[in-house]
Order: sequence, then structure tokens, then C-alpha cells
Amino acid sequence: MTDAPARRPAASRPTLADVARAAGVSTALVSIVMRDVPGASDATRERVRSIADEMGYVRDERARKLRQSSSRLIGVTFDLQQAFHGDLVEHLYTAAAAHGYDLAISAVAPSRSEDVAVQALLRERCEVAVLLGSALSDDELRATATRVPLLLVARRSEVDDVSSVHSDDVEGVGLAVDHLVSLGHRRLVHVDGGTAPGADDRRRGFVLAAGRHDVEPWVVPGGPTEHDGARAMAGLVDSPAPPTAVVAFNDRCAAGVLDALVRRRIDVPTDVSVIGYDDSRLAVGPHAQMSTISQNAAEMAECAVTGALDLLAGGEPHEVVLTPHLVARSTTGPPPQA
Amino acid sequence: MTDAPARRPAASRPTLADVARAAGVSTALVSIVMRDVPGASDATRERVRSIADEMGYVRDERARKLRQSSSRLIGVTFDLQQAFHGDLVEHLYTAAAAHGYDLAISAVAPSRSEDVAVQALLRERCEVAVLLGSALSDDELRATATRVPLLLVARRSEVDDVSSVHSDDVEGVGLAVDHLVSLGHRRLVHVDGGTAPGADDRRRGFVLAAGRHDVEPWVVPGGPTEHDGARAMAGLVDSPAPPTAVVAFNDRCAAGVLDALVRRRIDVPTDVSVIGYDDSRLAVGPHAQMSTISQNAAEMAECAVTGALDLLAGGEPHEVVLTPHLVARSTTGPPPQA
DNA sequence: TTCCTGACCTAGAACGTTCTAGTCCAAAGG
DNA sequence: CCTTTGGACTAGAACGTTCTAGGTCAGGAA
Repeated sequence: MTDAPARRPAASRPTLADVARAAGVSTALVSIVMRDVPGASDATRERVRSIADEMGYVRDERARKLRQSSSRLIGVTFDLQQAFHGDLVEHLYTAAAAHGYDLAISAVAPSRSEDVAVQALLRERCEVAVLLGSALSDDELRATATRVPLLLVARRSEVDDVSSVHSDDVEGVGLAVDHLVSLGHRRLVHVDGGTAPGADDRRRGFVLAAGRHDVEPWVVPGGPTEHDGARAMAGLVDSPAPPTAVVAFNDRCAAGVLDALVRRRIDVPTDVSVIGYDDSRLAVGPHAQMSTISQNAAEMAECAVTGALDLLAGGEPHEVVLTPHLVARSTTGPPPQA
Repeated sequence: MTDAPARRPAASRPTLADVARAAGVSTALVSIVMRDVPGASDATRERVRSIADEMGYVRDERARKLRQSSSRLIGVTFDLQQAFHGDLVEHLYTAAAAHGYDLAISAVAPSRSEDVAVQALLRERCEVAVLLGSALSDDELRATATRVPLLLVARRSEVDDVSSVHSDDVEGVGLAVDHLVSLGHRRLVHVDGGTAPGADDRRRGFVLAAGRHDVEPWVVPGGPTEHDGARAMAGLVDSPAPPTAVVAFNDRCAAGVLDALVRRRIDVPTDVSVIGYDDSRLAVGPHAQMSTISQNAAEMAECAVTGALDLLAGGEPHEVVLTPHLVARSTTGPPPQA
């Protein structure tokens, strides 16, 4: 049986010892060369490296992290369905790498609970866990925080032991309201996020800003998905005095709102203005150029990593609040008869 | 210094040896208990387990996988920006778990190349790699396949050593064309995928199906994103004889097409029908109920896992072609004057 | 008594790295 | 001549598991 076709050496990948044997040196020396640390002459360095390349040596990250006192691993949970989480994860990769850390990512989805995702990270022995938009209760957070340092992104922490990085939702929604009012709108409605993380702050921000401008604080129940936005808007268009502007809980919700309007041939922004929240890819996507409140993903990711490392270094847990900003694109404009 | 607040035992998580010491037994016995394998009495089993729980013991997956001959780990690369990949990953988790395997996921994004993602998986020593919608060249695939068994999902493999699971794109687009023609359309256009994986097959499927129905095989250049779809549609609406139906490369592209139409106050499906491809969450999302060609994510994921394990068991690489099916929702209907 | 059997448990060697504590040897300093 | 220095290299012990090859002990058979 002439087996071993070029494929599938999976079971028998070369190890440090294999390379060492081939080069006639100790494994320790090969390790030194592969890690690029001082302790080997240039000549051997080059020789060993070429032999390793030729054999197709790839270091075993598992063994390495097991041996090292610190795993230099940041665990991240994210929601597969949230476009904004995708943006965050991408930037977390680069931010972590900049500090010499690896990322272990663990997905949350309808069929995979946040709890399961966190457990997987714990088993990977990450030094710190970063939870994107966590929906865990305070008690669950507290319990988890006893097992691993915890940092929340895009969610406020009510728990002492947990750090967090999020933008100021009250202020963000305020910016949206300011923008709409400055365009001349007086009949604004907020399609809220229901029980989603952050929904309370955004609702509060809306009510506060409305008060500032002396307009009625009109809030209707919504939710974090397109469906929620569409449903809420469907209920609004038939009201006796429909709103001239909608502040949606987030971009997905806003997308739903836009769709409901479009399907009723109500023009945006001529008849109704709509503004989202997140500046996720949805905002610059299908509904072409949605106005929204931007949470800078790159900045958040950078703050998350430095915050996480600070926690590791023994720093006290703390809260980083970023300033969101308005991105006025093409779904907002003056009200009909202004 | 009274240190050690309840948080951050990260550096000093209890090990098997700690639990063993506390219980007054050997580490081997604790291992037996934690793995739930025969070799311990019910009494000790319960005692050890309760002690472990109390100490907050969590096994170190790294050490375990290092020791085990097979890592029982499936590596997966996916694109953070593709909603359909999210669906696939979710189902891969459950499919892998059903076979006693773990998943190591590694993201691809604009700032993180597929190559980097695959390297990370190799370092994790996964036994097999599953690449979702890979954009690697045949040469790159061949090279990677010499280091780890490879299975492509949602992409055809032209390379001998690589397995693949994908739906029949030619047939799928054919279904879309059949559907539209049966509704009465005769002026169909295909907004293609440019150089994206699978674009060739879908284009070919469109031309073939058009031929079957004796309608003109009209194809315009598009791409895989909303932007591409919107741009292509913008060019079409002003043509002397605009299409009555659009077959888009995928759902994102279709979303762009829809948006371009909506912005010009062209009603869907009254004036123009639009059909996507993928049945990703976009299809049931903002543009409420897009007609599309469904690639069953759960089925694909299941086939991917069994295909990957087959490869591991020494099976020959092979191609699994799934049958897509039509999901007629509300963006397709009869043409204007039919 | 003596031997077997099987249930329960343990010692110690892996796995592939990194790290600590060296050894060895040539060149420089006395 | 002997010592010191420091650069190049190595032996061997970790890291936290799992696995192999036992060991011990009670109870039943002879």
C-alpha cells in the first residue's frame, strides 16, 4: 500500500525535536531561533531556520501557551448576527496584535448561548475576557468575574469588578435629537430597544433631549432587529399625527423602519427623516447612506484592549465612556412643510 | 498588603493537582471523574466532583488537547462581513459538537487576510480546516492542503486534494430564472458577481437558463456587495428598455439593487421583480421578505463536518453538491403589463 | 489456607514547548 | 601560566492534562 499522498500530514507535523534532530542541535536552540531571541550565532540561526522551513515546521501554539506563564491570550465573545460586532472583532485582532496578544474568539448565536461561549474561553485559559454587547445579568457577570477578569464592550457595567468600554448613549441619542430639531423637526418619535442592552440609556437620552428642546418625548416600543423596527413603524404611519422624524434604537432597527416606509411609498427624507445608531456596515449598505450615530469601532477596540491589559496588570476596574458623533447622511432632512 | 480581591484568579486557576490534593486522591482519579469515564466509585465520583465545583475547577483545554493523540479540533475560517458565513458558523458549532469535535474559528476581514487566518489555525493544530467561501488561488489551496486536510464550503474546488461542499449554482440560478419566466417575465437581467467565488457558475447558469426559455441572456457587471448591486441597477434604470426582473449575484447585491429601485420610487415587485441568492439573514431582514435562492446553512454545515471527518478517517477528497431551492417571497411578481 | 477476580485507585511517562541553570571553549587580562 | 569573561550551546525540569501499566484489597472458589 503506497500511502502518504502529499496531503494529510496532519497527524505527524514536525516538532521542534524533529527540526533539532535534522539540524544536529538541541531543541532548546531551535526554540531560541524560532522565537528570535538572543542566544544563537547568525550562522546556525540561518541554517536552523532554513531546515525548519523546508520541513514545514509550524509551532504548536497550544504547547507554547501551556508552558508560558502567561498565555498572552484575550478571549472575545461576539454575536454572529450583529454587524457591528464584526467590525469590533476585526479591530480587536489588530489592537491585540499590537500589544503582542492573540485573540480567541467565541461566537454567540441563537443556538449558542453566551454562557457556553464564555465557558469555551475559560477552557482556553485566556487571561482576560472581552464580552461584546453582553446580555448577561449582573449576577452572572459577577460570577464570571470571579473566574476571569472581565471587560464589557458596548454595554455599561453595573458590577464593581467589571471594566467596560462604551459610548455615551445618552449623549449619542441627544446628538440625534439635536440634529433633527435643528433641521426643523418637532414631531419626533423614538423606536426604542425594548430590553436590549443599552436601550434604557438611549430611551433616557431621547427623553432628556426632547425636554431640552421642549418637544414631546414620544417613545414607542421597538427592539434590536429589523423586524422590530418595521413593526413599530407600521403602527406609526397610520397614527393621526405621524412623526416627521424617527430616532431608531440602532441601525438594524432603523433599517426596518426604512423598509416599512419604503413599502408604503413614503419618501425618506422628504416625508420622514430616519436616524440609526452604531454606524455599522448596515448604515453604509443597502439603504444607501443612512444617517446614524457613530461608535468608532477602531477606537472602541483599542480602548478595550488597553483596558483589558490594564486589568491584567492589576489596575482597578474602570469605565471608559467614548464620545459618539453624528454622521449625517441621506436619510435625514428638513420636515415636509418647513 | 491585603491583596486578592475576589476577582482575577486568572493567573492561579485550580488544576487537577489542586483538586486531587484537596480530595486526597491522585490526579489520575480526578481526571477520570472529570471525563466521566469508568474507573471510579460513585461515592468518590460525587465527592471529587463537588470539591472541584467548589474550587471552581475548569479543565485546561490546551493541556488536554496537547496530550491527546488527536486534538478533535476543526478549524474554520469565515468572513466577518458575510451574513451567510455567520449562519454557517452557527450550524458548524452544533454539527461539530454532535461528532464530539470542537471548533476553532478564525476570522477573515479586510485587515486580516485569509492566509493569516489559516496560519493561526495551523498553529492551533486543528486536524482539518474548513474554509468558508475561500478566495485562495488554486496554487495556494494546493500548498495549504499539504499541511492540513482541507474542505471548502460554498466554493467549488478545482484542486484534487481538497474536498468541497457547495450548492449547484448553475441549477440555483436556473431556478430563479424559471420562477421569473413562469411569472411572465421576458426581459431579465443578471447582475453578476464579478470575480467573486461562484460568480462564473451563476453567470453560466443564467445564460443557460435564458437559453432554455429563449430569452435574451442579458448580463451586467456587478459584485458581491450592496454597493455593487446599487451601482449596477443605477446604470440599468435609465436604459431604453429596462429589465422587468433582476437576478442578483447574492442577497447583498440584491439589497443594493432594491435600494437603487426604491430610491427612484420604482416599486418592487409591481414594476420590477428582484431575486437574490443565499437566503442569508439579509433576505428576511430589512427589505422584508426578499425572494431568493436558499442554500440551507444547516445542511451545508452538517455536510461540511461529515466531509471533514471523512477526510480525517482517510477517505478520498470529494465534492458534495447540494440542491438549492427557490424561496419565493415578496420581491417577485408578475411583470407590469402581464 | 491460597488463589483468583474484578473494582477501585495510583505512579509515572508522555504531549511540544519554554525556561532555568548550567557546560564548554576560545579569547582576553593578569 | 592561570583566571576571567562572555558567547554559543545544551540538559532537564517544568506547564496541566491523558494514558499505560500497573498496585491493592475485599470477597468468593477451591
